[in-house]
Amino acid sequence: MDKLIFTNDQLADFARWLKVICEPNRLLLLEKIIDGVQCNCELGDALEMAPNLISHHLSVLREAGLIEAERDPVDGRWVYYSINLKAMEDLRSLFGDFFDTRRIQPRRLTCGPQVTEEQRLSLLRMTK
Amino acid sequence: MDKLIFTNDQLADFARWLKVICEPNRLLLLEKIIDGVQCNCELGDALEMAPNLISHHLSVLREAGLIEAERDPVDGRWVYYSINLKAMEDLRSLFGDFFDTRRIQPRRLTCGPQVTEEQRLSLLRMTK
DNA sequence: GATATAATTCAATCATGGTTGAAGTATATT
DNA sequence: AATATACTTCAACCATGATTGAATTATATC
Repeated sequence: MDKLIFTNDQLADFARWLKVICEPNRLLLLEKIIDGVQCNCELGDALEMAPNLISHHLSVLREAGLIEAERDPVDGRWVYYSINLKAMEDLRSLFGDFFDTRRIQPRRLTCGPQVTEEQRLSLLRMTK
Repeated sequence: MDKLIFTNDQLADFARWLKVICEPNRLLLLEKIIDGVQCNCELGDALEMAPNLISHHLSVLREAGLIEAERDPVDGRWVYYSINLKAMEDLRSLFGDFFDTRRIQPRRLTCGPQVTEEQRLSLLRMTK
């Protein structure tokens, strides 16, 4: 575990990643690309989505760095999309760090009823 | 690794989780709760957010099952929020499974230029 | 150059949900 | 019951981004 506390900038960055992948159609696209289906029309057939909508979402994923595009060397009309391994690993790692249960701290006593902890334990005993 | 392929239902579920946490203010709230800050006014002070906005976002997190609420036993006006450990672990695990690079498959040859693989390798050699 | 195919981009429309301000509820003290 | 404190809910407004339909671009063949 590398990160104990995340800065606001890191959280904003994390949120940007999450915004990209939380869209249901984009998650479906990612799943298909991970599973080996890769060009716009294959993806469109598999997911019953229009080509322009596919392009739009793929563009968002590409700009986020999660996927890469490559034209077919024989016929450049075909564009194949693949996962960016490094980005996928980074994101998985970031997520794992953020949701690492070892990070959980006990409640901070900066607020709450105006009694001391000792008094409070006494009161608790009395109520039981 | 438990999951090789995710169903559409599982992906829709995953997207719902991600929608909840991708909102920047909710991520900030999660970070504070993980770090031990727990009541509405503490969170509000820490993040400079109005009480009603805090309540709204906490409600979304609670309905998703990621956090739990508990009233102070001495003075019930205070409500403390804590992370739901199980949910956090489930989500971390789900994310780890989905973005596991071992799931990546080679491209499926259901589309692309109308040449055989052998012809295509020949063409590649010729272009080099 | 004309035509075709695969994919992308543009911009208007629409859906979703965050934010805001007001009102309401829960809990406490006197 | 009146008043106070902590928190929640409501609903209108607003921001964001997905979707749609049209247009454009990239690549190919003849």
